[in-house]
Amino acid sequence: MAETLTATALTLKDIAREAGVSLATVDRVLHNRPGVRPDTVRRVKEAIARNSFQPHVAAAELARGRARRFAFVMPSGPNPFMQQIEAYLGEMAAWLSARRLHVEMIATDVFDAPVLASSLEALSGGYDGVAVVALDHPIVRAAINDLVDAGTKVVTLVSDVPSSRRHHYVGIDNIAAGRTAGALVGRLVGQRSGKVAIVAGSQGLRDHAERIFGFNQVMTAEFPDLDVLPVLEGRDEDDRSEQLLTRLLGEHADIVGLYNVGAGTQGVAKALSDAGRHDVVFVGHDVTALTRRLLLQGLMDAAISQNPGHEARAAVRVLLALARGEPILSEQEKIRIDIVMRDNLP
Amino acid sequence: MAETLTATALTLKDIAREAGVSLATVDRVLHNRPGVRPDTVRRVKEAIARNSFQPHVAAAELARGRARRFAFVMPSGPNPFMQQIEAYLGEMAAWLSARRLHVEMIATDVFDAPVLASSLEALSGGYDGVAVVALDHPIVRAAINDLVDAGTKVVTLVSDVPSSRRHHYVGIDNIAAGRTAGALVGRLVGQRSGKVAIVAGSQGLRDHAERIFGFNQVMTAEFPDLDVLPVLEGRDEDDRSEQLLTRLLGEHADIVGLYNVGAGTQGVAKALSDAGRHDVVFVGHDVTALTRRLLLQGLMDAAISQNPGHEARAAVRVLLALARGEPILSEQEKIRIDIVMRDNLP
DNA sequence: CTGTTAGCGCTTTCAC
DNA sequence: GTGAAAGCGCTAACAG
Repeated sequence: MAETLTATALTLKDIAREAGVSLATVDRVLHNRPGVRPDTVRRVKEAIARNSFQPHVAAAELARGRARRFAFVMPSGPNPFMQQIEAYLGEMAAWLSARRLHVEMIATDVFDAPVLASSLEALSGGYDGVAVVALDHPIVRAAINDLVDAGTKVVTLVSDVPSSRRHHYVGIDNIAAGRTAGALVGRLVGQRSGKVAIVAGSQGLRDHAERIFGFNQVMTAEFPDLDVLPVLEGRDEDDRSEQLLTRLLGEHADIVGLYNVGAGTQGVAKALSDAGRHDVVFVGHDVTALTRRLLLQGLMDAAISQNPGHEARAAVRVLLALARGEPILSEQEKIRIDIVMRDNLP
Repeated sequence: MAETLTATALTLKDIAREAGVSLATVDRVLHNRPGVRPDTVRRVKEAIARNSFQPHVAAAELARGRARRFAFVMPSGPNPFMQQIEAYLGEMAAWLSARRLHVEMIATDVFDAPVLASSLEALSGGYDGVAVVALDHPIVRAAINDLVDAGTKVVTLVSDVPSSRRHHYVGIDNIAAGRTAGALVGRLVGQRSGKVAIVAGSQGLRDHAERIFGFNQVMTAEFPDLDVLPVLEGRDEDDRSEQLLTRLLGEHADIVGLYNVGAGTQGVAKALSDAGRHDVVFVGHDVTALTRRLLLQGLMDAAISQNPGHEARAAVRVLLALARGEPILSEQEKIRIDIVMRDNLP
């Protein structure tokens, strides 16, 4: 039993002949270019549909000649997660080069809306596509929309700006991520009852706020025996997170669970360790050199992860598909919420 | 700050000029074709390296003209996991077609070594690449090696034959998957002590045997309070799994955990449910319509999953890269062990 | 509004 | 051993 999943290969020329027009006209219709009589458009479209014709991407790519340029706008400053994304883009160098794709990294202060917005404005016209780790702010939204209007394909990366007209979001559903963290803390705490601490960067960041929301949802609904303490805002800094958590641990002897929403993991781990509270169920985000070590040590119990390699590659593939006018394999580009424990460390 | 990750685009002609040879010779060297003087080879290779030249895949693809044919050899009979793989291949139809790639599904009895081997032999010469869900058996190994010797690219899918000369394995590390299941059962059981049951298809299947091995490793080392019962062999059949498990549950009132290694999930769930043992921590494999429902109901606690969509696409991409002689993005093609709980259901 | 034509950068004969 | 030349199936510029 054998079943073929693809159609036989026709060419533009075949379609042209069948529709009784020239190559160029088929090309125009294929790309919704103006200057074709509606009736002709219809005839050509019918011929295309009738044969379920797919233009050969390789030929199209070759003929257009021009290389494509993409920009990745990423936070400046040391952030292991972002560094991983950059590293994975670097690993793709040969792949990109074989496709005549140029990717540039542009570092900016993504937490400062006006700065980010002007960085985006500066890109206008120069790129076929832009991936941006974006703060959700009106001025940023406007900058994104301007890019889109100028014909640039835009994807938001890791952090979304849903109110903008960006073409795609590459990242996880942060509410679901928070829910997952909540379920893990609750389940791993087991029969014990007590208090649960949350350390976040800032509740002003959309992704952090969403995670906390999801976490609380699950805690309230499913683990009524656990008492969630007010959120500590560590600004993703190690020292500050450590100090705040150390104080909290001192005040509450019955803390049994901890959710670290953002970065500052080093500080959180230190506070826990110095207080000798190895029994606390500790769930955080992202697999980095540090969290990997903490998981192996057993100090950290689980990391919720959004595979940075997948995000980097998905962003490139989506920008490429958008630029080519190809459909996006949405299932492929969807970023999953990975639960990483010691034994399934990637 | 902007940094370019790709080299500037040269062409074969540039290299030819620089090496003082013709286009054709550069092409020969590039593909290790015979009939070039060693010294010329060296000169050309140097020119290529010096410019870190990458041939344009689109041009190569176009020039070769011939479409590529891949075969997927999959188990016959109803297996939801395999059906999902097929479905995802179907979703890629447009993508495949735009690249002039032909994928055929070939159903066979992959559990019968001679049958599988002869199915593979029959493919020889007709395909550029073959993906096969393979039983690890000497006769199958020989068939795979024959294909490889005939110039066909071969990847094993889901279940590996490491002793063969297959070019790549697309699937998870099953020992690690078993370890992950063990850690989950152990951690979710919590403070309780008691017995743990294992239901497998057959210990003769390599993947099942490896998962059980990993599971026991973790149980022994980390959860000494849990007592693992002998493996029930349900042959991946619902009825048989149900009967065996029902009897076991009757015999042991103190079963607190259950690991379902393969299929037969329907039967396992029914046994558990009919016995009213909703408290048993139940961990199984793969996200299907059924396991999804069981997770949402709370009867099942976690599913270890190997994203079938990712496996299908990875197999195609790897075969394509092998056929083109491109390097494989190993990080991208690596299949992760996903832990799926209710809140991070994909 | 529509058609003709010259490439894009490779691969592949076929000569030499 | 090596080179010259004819395409592969599209795109884009130009001509009508």
